[in-house]
Amino acid sequence: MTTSYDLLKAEIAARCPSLSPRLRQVAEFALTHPDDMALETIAVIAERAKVPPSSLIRFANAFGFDGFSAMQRVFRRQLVERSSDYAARIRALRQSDAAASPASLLDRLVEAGIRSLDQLRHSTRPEQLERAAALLARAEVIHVVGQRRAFAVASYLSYAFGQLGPRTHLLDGIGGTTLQQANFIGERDVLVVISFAPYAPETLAVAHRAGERGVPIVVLTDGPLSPLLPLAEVAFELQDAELQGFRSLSTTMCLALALVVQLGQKLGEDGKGRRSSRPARRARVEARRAETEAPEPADAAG
Amino acid sequence: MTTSYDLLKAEIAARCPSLSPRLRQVAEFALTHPDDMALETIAVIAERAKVPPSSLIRFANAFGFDGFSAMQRVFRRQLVERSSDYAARIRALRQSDAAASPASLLDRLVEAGIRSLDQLRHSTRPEQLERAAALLARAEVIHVVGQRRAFAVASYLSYAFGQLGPRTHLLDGIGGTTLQQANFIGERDVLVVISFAPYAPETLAVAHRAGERGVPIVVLTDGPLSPLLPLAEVAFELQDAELQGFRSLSTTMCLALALVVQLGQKLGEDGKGRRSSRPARRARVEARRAETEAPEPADAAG
DNA sequence: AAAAAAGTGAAAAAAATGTTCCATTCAACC
DNA sequence: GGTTGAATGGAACATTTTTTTCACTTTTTT
Repeated sequence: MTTSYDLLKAEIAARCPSLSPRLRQVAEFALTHPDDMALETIAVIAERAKVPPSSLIRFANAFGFDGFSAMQRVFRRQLVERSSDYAARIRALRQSDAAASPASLLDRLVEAGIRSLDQLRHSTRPEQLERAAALLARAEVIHVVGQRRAFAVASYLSYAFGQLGPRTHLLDGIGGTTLQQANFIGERDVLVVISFAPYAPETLAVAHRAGERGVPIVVLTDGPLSPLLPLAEVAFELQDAELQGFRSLSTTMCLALALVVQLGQKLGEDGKGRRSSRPARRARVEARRAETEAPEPADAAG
Repeated sequence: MTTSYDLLKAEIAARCPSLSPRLRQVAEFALTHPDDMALETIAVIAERAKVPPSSLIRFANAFGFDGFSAMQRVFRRQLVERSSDYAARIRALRQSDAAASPASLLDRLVEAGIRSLDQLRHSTRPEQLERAAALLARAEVIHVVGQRRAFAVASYLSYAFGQLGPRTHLLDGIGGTTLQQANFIGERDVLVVISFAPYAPETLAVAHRAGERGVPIVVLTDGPLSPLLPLAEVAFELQDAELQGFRSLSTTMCLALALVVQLGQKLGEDGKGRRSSRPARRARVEARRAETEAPEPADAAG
């Protein structure tokens, strides 16, 4: 019988390809959500992994356990050991000269990233997200523009919006046709602009053209000096971690996800009443919400 | 009502002297065996603490919980969270704002992001970054491929690498020509692959083709099941924060920046002695370093 | 193409766990 | 010393959770 967590994990990974579809689904969930496996009940895990409860028992049996609980013990033990490891390490770290350890590059970046995230949280008000999501939810088409560094954010946003259902258009500037692409922006659309100093001229031009036509603009930019602020219906000011001239985007990505999730919720709410033009995708969003909203009360009670 | 573990712990300690003998016994056990309290059943805890099961329920009620299970949730949550160095920070984050407001969407995302970043730090070793940077520094051309969600990361990396100087090629798949683009990968080049489940087939195909030709591959992917791991010269396993089915990329972006900065340092070192083929860009990079290294301590102090 | 095997999901059955209740004990107070 | 009130332990009860079963579907084999 498999005893330690690491062995089990390795065996799951190894046998995963040869498992039946449902069991593989369980295997993937187990490897990616070990905390859930350790703490939740079969019913909850089954719901989160989107499998019937019986599959979890079958999974445990397939790996030589008497029942699910027996396997869960391995996960639980790991949880305890892991956290005592951390506790021990922190104690050791405190005792040794803290200054001596030459914080690695990644340490510094993580540290900076955390600080940026915290700042994001303080400088962004829920109403802003709410308003932006409301705008986006009403849009006929969502256009997204961003260049250079901001292009990464733009492409993520357009991908994620597309997943949610709304028609989405990424002004990617292929062939230098950004401004021509901007002509497709209708008056009932919304434009999302991402731009940081030094602001790409083409991005600014797109924003101006849209602004003149009265198209609502949601802006992700970097500080009170941004030329985009006056054009914005809703603006988010971001301060990304910087190291040696490069900015990380990790905060911006976090906000981007917040926008996406908020829009998803908005669409879910509004979609309940009337028929969506893309029922399949809407349904998927609502399924997701149902799935994540259920465990929340338990969470809040605790 | 007491919500967080630290508050609960403090209250137990404070009220301990005024409790009845049996309840005090429970209190002492709870403070000294939080792991048992988190994981065991009432029956087991009762036996270990040498009290009858009902005393445990009375204890929970005495501290304002609906039942023992409600209190146990606090212990369980702590078990998961304490394994993070940033546990304290996250807790502070929770308490700072009126606990009354039901943690906003952004709060939750920021918290999840912080936890992911912390995990990134623990699961990534400096040598990995070092090796990846060494590979990239030697590359004649750096090719970057990633699709869907990962495309955002790929475009950021190719942009940032390009800024540093090396010739960089983003396999963007315009016109569905990804595989043809892959043919340009030379044997002295390096391929950076970013892909998460469900792994885009084209990305995998590119990686395989490059692997067959012996091109070194740097992989950013998501866990032990990734089909990219066997192909990788260096692999980074990432666990991005997830909310309602969307992943944030903010951790991935942080690692991406780490790669970029590490490569920048590497190029700076190597470039000092011999004449670079692109003096202009090298100079720019070094200028940036000089410029940003001064204000950094201020940054670290805040 | 039919039969067998394996996989799957819902729901019933079994087990365990948590909770309540009440008789008993202990200690303080009249 | 008896009475009152809180505290206690254990057993009955209710609930949750796990496991098993079985009808059904899909896949593989003959």
